[in-house]
Amino acid sequence: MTVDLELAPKTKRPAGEPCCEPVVYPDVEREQAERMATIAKALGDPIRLQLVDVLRKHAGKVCVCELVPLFDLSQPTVSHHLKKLREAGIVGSERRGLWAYYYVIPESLEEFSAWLT
Amino acid sequence: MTVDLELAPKTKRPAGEPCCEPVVYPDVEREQAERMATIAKALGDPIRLQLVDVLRKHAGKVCVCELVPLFDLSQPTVSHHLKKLREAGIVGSERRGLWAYYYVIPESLEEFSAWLT
DNA sequence: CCTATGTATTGACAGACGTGAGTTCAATAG
DNA sequence: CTATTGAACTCACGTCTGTCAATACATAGG
Repeated sequence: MTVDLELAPKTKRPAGEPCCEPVVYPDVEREQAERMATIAKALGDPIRLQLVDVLRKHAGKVCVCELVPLFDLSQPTVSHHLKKLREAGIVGSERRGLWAYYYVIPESLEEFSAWLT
Repeated sequence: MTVDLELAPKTKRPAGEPCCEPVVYPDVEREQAERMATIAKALGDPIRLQLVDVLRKHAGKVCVCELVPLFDLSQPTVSHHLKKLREAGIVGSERRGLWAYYYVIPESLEEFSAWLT
């Protein structure tokens, strides 16, 4: 048995009182947090949030050519935002002839929505 | 009455059929979309989402010194994330002596949560 | 006063983001 | 085949983001 090291800091808590209740944190959260943050990040742009809003209001599928004029943006930029939403799993797309139709995948928002409530 | 201009594009819709129902979009959405996108953007990082999660689970206020060890990040980085959450209006802070305590402002999430549901 | 401790800020950096101009790709009409 | 049209991709740009090291700030104890 050795003596206690004298070099150890004398007082980490000035008055000996803890600053607050200890917070323990189950590691299980990590993966879920990353999934939900992906959703939140995709919704973290006003244009994309409005795109999702329009798509949700029209339960059916909406053509890109109808989406572009709603925003004061170039068609490539709107396409870019739609791609982001697709990569986040929030929307899906379908091609019919020349036109591409987008729609919201409702289940993609469920987990995040439930956590937020 | 004049004759129709010959220079006008002959067919905008190849088969004369519209690509989809017209989508009209009330301008009222803009401001709300920006507010909600601000919230979503702040939640669009796994660390910040976990911070909010921890703060919400502990209904009371939590000291920064308890938050830092939960994440494999430097103290300044955690402080930076907390600042982002504060700027988005999601959390508030209070100083007691040396320590700073953070807490979630529940109302801040209401509008976004309601829209998402 | 001086020292120690908890928190916030600054500076720097690589990487990601939002945007438009220009281009390419895919599919239809002729 | 060619021409046209809707959508996606590429490149470039300035801006913003997440991170840490170092520093500054604020409060408490001696």
